[in-house]
Amino acid sequence: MPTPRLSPGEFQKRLLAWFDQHGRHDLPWQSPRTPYRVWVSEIMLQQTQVATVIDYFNRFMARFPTLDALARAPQDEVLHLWTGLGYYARARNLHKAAQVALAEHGGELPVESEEALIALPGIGRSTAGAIIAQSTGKRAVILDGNVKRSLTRLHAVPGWPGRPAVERKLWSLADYYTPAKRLADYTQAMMDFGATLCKRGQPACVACPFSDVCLAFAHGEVQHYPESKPKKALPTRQTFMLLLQDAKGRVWLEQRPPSGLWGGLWSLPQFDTQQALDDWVAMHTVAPQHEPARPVFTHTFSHFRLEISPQPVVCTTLTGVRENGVWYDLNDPPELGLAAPVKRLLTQAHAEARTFDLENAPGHA
DNA sequence: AAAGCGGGGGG
DNA sequence: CCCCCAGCTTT
Repeated sequence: MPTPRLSPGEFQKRLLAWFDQHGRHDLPWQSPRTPYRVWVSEIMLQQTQVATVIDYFNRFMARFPTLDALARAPQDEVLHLWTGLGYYARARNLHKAAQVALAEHGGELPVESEEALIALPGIGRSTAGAIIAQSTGKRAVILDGNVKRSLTRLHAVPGWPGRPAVERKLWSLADYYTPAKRLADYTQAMMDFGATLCKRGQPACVACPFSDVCLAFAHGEVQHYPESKPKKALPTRQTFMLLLQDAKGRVWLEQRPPSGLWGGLWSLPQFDTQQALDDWVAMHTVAPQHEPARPVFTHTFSHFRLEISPQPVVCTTLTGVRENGVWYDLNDPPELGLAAPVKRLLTQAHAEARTFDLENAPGHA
């Protein structure tokens, strides 16, 4: 346990005073505050902000007013009501958990047992704590992203909260400050405090009831907490892109498979090696002429770097009909979705073609 | 364009 | 213990 900044009693007193004045007291799941309604709200609130959740929650409750109704509904309907919220595994887990509760817990959420709650799909330690505290008022601890942020600042806890050692420390702090009474209010207060005052971007430290004891604030380093996830070096992959142009200067594009990287977008034919590209050209084109390779350039994705080697080739036509492709006219471009680096290459090719035309135009010096 | 987000799952 | 993933929002 790091040095306490405040006694639990003093912390709770200040937090609840702030909550009474500035917290959220009229959220749809706060009345009536049943285990089922609190549960659904907590699942929706994972990775999603309150303002977004409210409408989804109300629609969901109108269609599935009880755990029983949810358990007996077809999964398609559950997913339909989740459309737009994202992270659809949450909806599948929620649905599955409702069926488990119906079969194994008499149609009720097992809110008397944190362990039983955590055993349900989609409910981890923090969500279980939130459900218990909010729906039963019994003592339970939460540690969501808001609470993590507030506590790392208050105690200037170093390290990325995703690391187990840091997370253990934060759980112990969260437990230390948690009261035995007014659990629903306290839990909501912790979440509201992080969401509306101790925000990630511009925390309102001037209005904060803990600014006199906050270590990060004292050091003028509020924005340094919590530390961010260490970013790892991105792996690099290579690809060879065939920039195939016909006699009219049109470029051959092929549509990507519907899912995965650049799913459904149009791209130049791609190959893992120069040899594979050459083989394809030899096999599928008529009178190909390789031009000097263009400079290699890099496109960065969230999880890897792609080194692209563009190989221009001019041919008279393709052999055989290729159904997943089009000849893309640079001067009259069809409205296709293009992968970003492909768009860049096509723009270059177009600019060069125009330069060529100008230089060779009649009357040009 | 990048970071953040709770839980699940695999190595 | 580590890493990755899902999808949308905020920065």
